[in-house]
Amino acid sequence: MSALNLYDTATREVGEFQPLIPGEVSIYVCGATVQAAPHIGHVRSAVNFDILRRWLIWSGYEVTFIRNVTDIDDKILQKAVIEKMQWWALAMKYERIFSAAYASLNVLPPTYEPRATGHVTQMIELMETLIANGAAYAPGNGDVYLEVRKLKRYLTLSGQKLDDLQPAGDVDANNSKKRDPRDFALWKAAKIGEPSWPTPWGAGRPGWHLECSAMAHTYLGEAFDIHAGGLDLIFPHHENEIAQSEAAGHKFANRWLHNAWVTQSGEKMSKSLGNTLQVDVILQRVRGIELRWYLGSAHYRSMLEYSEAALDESAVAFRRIEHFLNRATEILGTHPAPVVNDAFCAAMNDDLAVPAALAGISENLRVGNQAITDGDKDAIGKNASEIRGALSILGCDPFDPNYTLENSTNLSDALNGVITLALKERTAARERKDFAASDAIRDGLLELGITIEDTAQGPRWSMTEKS
RNA sequence: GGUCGGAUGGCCGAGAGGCGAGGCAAGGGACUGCAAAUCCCUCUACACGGGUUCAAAUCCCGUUCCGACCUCCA
Repeated sequence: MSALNLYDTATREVGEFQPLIPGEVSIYVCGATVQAAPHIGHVRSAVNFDILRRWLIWSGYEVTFIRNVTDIDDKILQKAVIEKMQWWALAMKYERIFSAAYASLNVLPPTYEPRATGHVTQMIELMETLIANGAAYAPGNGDVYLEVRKLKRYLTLSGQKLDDLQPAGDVDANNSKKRDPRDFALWKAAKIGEPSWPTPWGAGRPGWHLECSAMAHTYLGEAFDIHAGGLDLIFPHHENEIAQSEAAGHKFANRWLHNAWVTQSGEKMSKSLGNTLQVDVILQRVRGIELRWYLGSAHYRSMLEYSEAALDESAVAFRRIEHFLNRATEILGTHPAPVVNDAFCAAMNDDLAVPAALAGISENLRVGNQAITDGDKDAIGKNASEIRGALSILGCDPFDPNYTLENSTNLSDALNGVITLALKERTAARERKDFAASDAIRDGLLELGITIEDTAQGPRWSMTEKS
């Protein structure tokens, strides 16, 4: 088997993945700031790194997967005012919606999902270390800043130069206690009415970046294998995480992975552009497994241009695969056992080249369908197994119990259709006064526990307990 | 201004010096009571202008257009 090669944002090259500890992989993914419901861009990130995780697990690694929840920040406080809720109630509300979205897309739950507010102690410890090192300073106003000009290296991930950065817009140069306008806040002094935690430098709340360094350190140690997140996190978030952690003497992440956007008309989804597509809205159009198939089908570093047509086409393609697996199961009398073939393996090991892997699935599908025509059970089993193996790595195995509930929803849709069909026949029979036939339909349905009522708007059916 | 990415056939979407990934759509055919499903065949592309090379979608230089980040972001 070939070795896994992954892109590293830090080097901008694809290189062989070597875990720090043989057989084990530690991953930290920057999760959501829970201030609004997720759009499909958010869950694309989760799906992409879930595929990475499943691939590593299949490859035999013991994977520790940490994905944080940022449950305190400026926007959460703002939204709490707008929604007239406690900030912590608002954060919990949206955290649950995120969790539900992840679950509907069959994203494996993280090994641990730390919240920022639960790690203030670790953040204070980190700040104490940084101040003792001379890397950070507390100017006395309750803020704590990292002094970026003192860093041995900074902005290595994004490849920028400190002096080339545009000055921060939010800094009031006259009132700022920053030694340099580009210094960033590790900790923010509490304003009146805002939540705060006591620290040696005054009451306040975490700056955005500090939490991830503290939590990554807490759960993964001073050095870990992979740090992942969206492209927009490269700067400032990940740069600042590196700055803090390295200034504290940690090695931090060995490799950086960043996923690209879901775009509309070439532009990144964002609430300010009004072009966001919330997950629950999309899930009224396609099933979770189909949305996952769509989001996972593009390479994780490529922009995915959203359109309803593309989503629909993708869903149709997935149903075709699913249909083959169902027919194969009928013929074989059992679910095909998942098998990962060499082509899929080679594609995934090449920086998770899912699109290349899909070409292999297409081939399996074509050959598998031909095998059904030919009645060649061995070939049916082989191709069905290889397809199922690929789908299970992609998190789109239709026989995965995590999709069972959803499948039963589809069953009820199908049931509804069948009954509607029967009711049309019954109506037709009644119109030609063939009551023997119409009553036979009604009695037959009743025997199955389905009660028919004739109303002014037409027949209505409901399920009753079978006696 | 700085940094980074992109432009591939009607559409989606890979590839990164040499055998035209793959899918969808379209057209033709096989099968079929009709339809569906399935299979087979066909068509076709690398934004533009130079250059390097035996060979360029791929490397180099330049140009155009699109997008991302520059302290809120997946």
